[in-house]
Amino acid sequence: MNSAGMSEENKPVGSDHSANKPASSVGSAVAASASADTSAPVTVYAPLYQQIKGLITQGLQAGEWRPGEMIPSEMELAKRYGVSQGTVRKAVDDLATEHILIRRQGKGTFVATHHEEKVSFRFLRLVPDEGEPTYPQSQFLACKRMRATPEVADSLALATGDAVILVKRILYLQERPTVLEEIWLPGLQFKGLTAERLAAYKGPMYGLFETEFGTRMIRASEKIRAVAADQACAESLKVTVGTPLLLVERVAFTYGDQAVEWRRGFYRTDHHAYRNELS
Amino acid sequence: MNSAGMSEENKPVGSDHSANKPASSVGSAVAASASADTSAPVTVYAPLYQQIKGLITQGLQAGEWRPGEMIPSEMELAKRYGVSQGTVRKAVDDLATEHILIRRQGKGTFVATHHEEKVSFRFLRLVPDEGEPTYPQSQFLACKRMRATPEVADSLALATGDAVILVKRILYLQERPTVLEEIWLPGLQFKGLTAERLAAYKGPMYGLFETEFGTRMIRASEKIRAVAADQACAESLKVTVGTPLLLVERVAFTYGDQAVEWRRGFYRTDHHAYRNELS
DNA sequence: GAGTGGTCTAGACCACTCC
DNA sequence: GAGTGGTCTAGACCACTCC
Repeated sequence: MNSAGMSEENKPVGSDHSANKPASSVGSAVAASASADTSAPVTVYAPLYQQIKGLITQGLQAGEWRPGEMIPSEMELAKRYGVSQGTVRKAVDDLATEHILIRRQGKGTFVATHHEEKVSFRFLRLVPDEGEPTYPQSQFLACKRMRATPEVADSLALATGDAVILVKRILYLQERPTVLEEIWLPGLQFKGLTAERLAAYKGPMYGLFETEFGTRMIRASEKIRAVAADQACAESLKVTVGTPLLLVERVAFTYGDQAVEWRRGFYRTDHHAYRNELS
Repeated sequence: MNSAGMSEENKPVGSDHSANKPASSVGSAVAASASADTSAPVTVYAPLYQQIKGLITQGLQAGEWRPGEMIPSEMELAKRYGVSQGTVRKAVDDLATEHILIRRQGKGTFVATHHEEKVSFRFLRLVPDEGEPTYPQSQFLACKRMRATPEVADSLALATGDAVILVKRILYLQERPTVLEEIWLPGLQFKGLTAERLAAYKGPMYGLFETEFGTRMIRASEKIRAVAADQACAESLKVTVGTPLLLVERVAFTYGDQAVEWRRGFYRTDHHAYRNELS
């Protein structure tokens, strides 16, 4: 690591509180995650470790360290950003808690990737009534270029009529058709996505997105309802019309809380259940 | 705090690694949370902060500090357990992440309680399609003493036929009957629970459990399915027979991962959705 | 002003991985 | 043995709360 190559702008601000730092007070202040409170504070304060967290996230976003790769050691990052190892540690701890980085003792700290079974199960919560969770098989029905409807545009922060891609697929679990999904993606970001590429890809779809489109899904928000199977659902999932299904709507986000996927899935729950841990 | 009153057994073990501690190596070793791995390790190692975490949890379990109360400051706990403030801090950080303790800057660290709106919404994930989440109103239909069926006994780690209490209620959200629930509790632990006490209690049921029965729910595991409303559900929830409903089954745990509640709820989702955050 | 948790530093040794 | 993250200590100052 060439710490001499780091510009002053890359260093955090406001770290001159105990007079034991060179304290390069250059660059713009980093905003703290502001709570939606009554009184808007005039001055914005962000702890050093949160600023470091932001700088590391910027590096990830910029592709400086790619999914699966090792990031520099804590000591190197400390040198680079001009802070102590403890401060870097706290920033990395946070990012590891958010599943953005993964620490491996004795090896180093790595950028999280969807090319890992554990991650898939975090984003697909179906567990079988009998036996261990298994990896799903995808059957792709369509991959079309479309125009964003108002609903899709709203979810993806696009304008109505913007280019989007619609993917339709069936997920098989334990040889049974279990999920019928429609997935909307921003057309610009996923230009070139085809049913052939989807079908040819071995591994989870989010793995393909991060490897071939540079978009890594960080978190998602789901809303679950119960609905009756219509004709299309019934045929795809091999159930009778009217069978109760879960309707799972998801918005998925990449770095910087940017929504980059909207999906709607119909789940059979006669041999699986959607599992959720509350705490 | 009278630190002289603490017995040696209350101090952690194995902290003589850097020769700067008095290191009272008395008492039994605390087991690390063992992963269900292939090779069973002969020696068990637990970091100091995890041992402190265990000691604090024991204090909570024993009722030394009750829900809503402040626990001793970090410095006092450090003195009591014979470790540094940093080690106490790491233990408390963990417990705060698990929502067992709550830190309030400038005030102190408090035992979490279900007498807080925020907590209720962590355990009831229904959000309205329009408007802000509202606090539910309970209508209690029954509170009966029963014998545990095999299914209930299995979930609560009881024997079939053991005394259990069955509570039936309807939850109203935004004036609408939205959830029909059956709740099974261990009879011994919840002796004296009646429909009258439930109805008279202002606040969440878990608040009553912790205040009047000394049982605090820490976490829960839910399994969600889609089912059709039967006659009883239809009448209670004012829907037609066959309407798709969420069936949410829950096992709730108190300190030490002890299962102390099993419930089964039927959710209408025509004006609400079950919300879940994935990461 | 006193007391609390929150942040930050510096430095030590431990456990684990890879050679 | 060298390098990594993991734990632990000691001590400083900051932000916040309550008096």
